[in-house]
Amino acid sequence: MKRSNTQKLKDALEEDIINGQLLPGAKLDHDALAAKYGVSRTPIREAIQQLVVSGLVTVKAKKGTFVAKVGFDQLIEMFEVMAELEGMCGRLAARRIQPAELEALRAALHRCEDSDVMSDPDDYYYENEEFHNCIYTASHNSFLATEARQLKQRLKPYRRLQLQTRNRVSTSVNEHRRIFEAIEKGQEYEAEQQLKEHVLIQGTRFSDFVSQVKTFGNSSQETS
Amino acid sequence: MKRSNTQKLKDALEEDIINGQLLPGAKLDHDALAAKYGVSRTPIREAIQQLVVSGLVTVKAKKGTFVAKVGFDQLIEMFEVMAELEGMCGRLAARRIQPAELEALRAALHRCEDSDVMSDPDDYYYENEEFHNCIYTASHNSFLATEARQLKQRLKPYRRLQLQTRNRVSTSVNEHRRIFEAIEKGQEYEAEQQLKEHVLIQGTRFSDFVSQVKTFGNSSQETS
DNA sequence: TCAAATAATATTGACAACAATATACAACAA
DNA sequence: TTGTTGTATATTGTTGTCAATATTATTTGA
Repeated sequence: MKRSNTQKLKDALEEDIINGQLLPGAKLDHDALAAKYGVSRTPIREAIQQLVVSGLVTVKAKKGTFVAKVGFDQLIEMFEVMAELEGMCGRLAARRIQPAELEALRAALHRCEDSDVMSDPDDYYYENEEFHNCIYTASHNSFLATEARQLKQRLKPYRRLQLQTRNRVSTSVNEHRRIFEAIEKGQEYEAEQQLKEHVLIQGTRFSDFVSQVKTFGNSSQETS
Repeated sequence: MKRSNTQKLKDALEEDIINGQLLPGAKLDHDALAAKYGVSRTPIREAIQQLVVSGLVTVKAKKGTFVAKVGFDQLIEMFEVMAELEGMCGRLAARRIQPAELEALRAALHRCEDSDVMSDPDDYYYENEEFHNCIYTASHNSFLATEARQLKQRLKPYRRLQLQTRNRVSTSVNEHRRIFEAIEKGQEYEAEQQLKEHVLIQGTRFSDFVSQVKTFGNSSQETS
């Protein structure tokens, strides 16, 4: 399958935004990008338009297009919704999970625990994602899974700001353990609540951090 | 504020899809649309690309672009998520609603009741939307409200298939009354559950209907 | 010095034309 | 009939160019 320049551009920019290569507020200059990637303005333009629809990029009319910088309040709102979606995944997973899926989830949990022992936050970050992905799958609602993943991506540029202390990781693993047990036992309500809290704690810790960094909401960053 | 052709096209197509002028599966021919709206292919192309991102349109490579025809299973999944989002709105509204908002909700409820008396389904449809919009606002989570509205739009092309019996309308109003009371009394859990059910009942009735119409999933419709 | 008017510039939108690719169709052969 | 090959066609992607509009910079006049 051959993908168009527009699609490749879109993916590349999305990556850069999610991974923090392009910080919120950074300007996306059409001509500069066209030069960088060796294409004309059209595919750039189209890629950016699509990113606008999905919410990762915003345009200020006649001022330029910028990596979306979501305000503090909206960030809280987004975490609130994220928690709800994750909770729903947990509830459905507790009801619908299949034996093989349960084993996959157990394995993912163990990998989280291992990376905890080694105190490698980056590794944990990946395993953590896998754990949650297992729950998405087990919810047997692929539309929900897609929506959840999409929202998580939109939040990622800001989760980099979270402080990943050793303590937080071990706490997180404990939460995972409780979530797993609830799903294993088919306790829908418990699984939902645990997952909601799990996400909201992240959100709270995050917002505590952000509210300390006063410069955040106002700083205007340019392209590196 | 001046809107571009691309934006106008996008809105126009969106409207046509949501209101059933363009049925799921209908082909969107670039050249035909360009001729119809008297513009070149570029704005058409860009408008369509954006609709693809938001899920209303799909492209089959080298076969053409079509109004998205979501399968029966995915439709169920979407209703499941819709119910969750509406339930969340209700829960938050019960906690956060302001006096003025409560009065607006009460007024919307009364308008639903009135349109029930007159047995005018079309009118009820509109007032029903207003009622739910009031709840969205009262949730004080504008991100959630946007997501809910967006998903509702994606479902709209299929809700046309629902049978709007007089009976259903009066039942619906009763549900609205219970929802309103729960929100008024600040009963978060009750409001959430009532709203979830309210949506799921629609979804169930709908799926009952769809599963009878065998031809639905397979029929390939062309542009009118 | 300040403010209004004007010029220069950047952003954005749109078009026509060209190019590449995959599909559908038809002619042909087995 | 069935299958294969080649040709025509439709779809899709990309480019260079032009045009419209708003912002920024500069000049001008008081």
